[in-house]
Amino acid sequence: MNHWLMKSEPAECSVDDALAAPDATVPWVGVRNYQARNFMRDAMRVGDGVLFYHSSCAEPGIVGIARVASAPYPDPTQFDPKSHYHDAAATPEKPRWMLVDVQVLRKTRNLTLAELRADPLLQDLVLLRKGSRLSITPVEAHHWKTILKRLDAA
DNA sequence: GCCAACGTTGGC
DNA sequence: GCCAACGTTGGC
Repeated sequence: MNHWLMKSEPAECSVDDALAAPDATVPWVGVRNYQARNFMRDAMRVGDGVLFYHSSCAEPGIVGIARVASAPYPDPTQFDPKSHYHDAAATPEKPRWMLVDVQVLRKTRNLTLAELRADPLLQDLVLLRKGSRLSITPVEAHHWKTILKRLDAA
């Protein structure tokens, strides 16, 4: 099983928004970066662990534990001319953007970006790499373990 | 609002 | 295929 960290802007879809959805499950719409798309399309499997991360907000950090809840399928927003995520080059026959559903398993305290950075065991977490902007990053097993421990210890 | 660090686009 | 210009991300 693989592990992932997935960023969401709380103004768009917070962990509370996701929890309020049916089955606490939301389609991860709006990813428009090929590397992040490829993770969802090619590497994720149902049941993979996901760290739900809030970005572009006052206190960025990990705010929930989730799981990959579907196989990849086309992001419907790419076909919607009214959507902010519309992509004129995409057609249902030739979709460009794929996503998975993400199911929140539990909300956690906010394990902040500052705390992550300060943790000696998390120095090489992909999220923390210099210049890293990817909205979806892989999380190594030992990082996952450390983060779960930190989340429980508060 | 700033800006570093990337990613994408398009002319050549 | 190069690379300059431009756009985006996202913390601060």
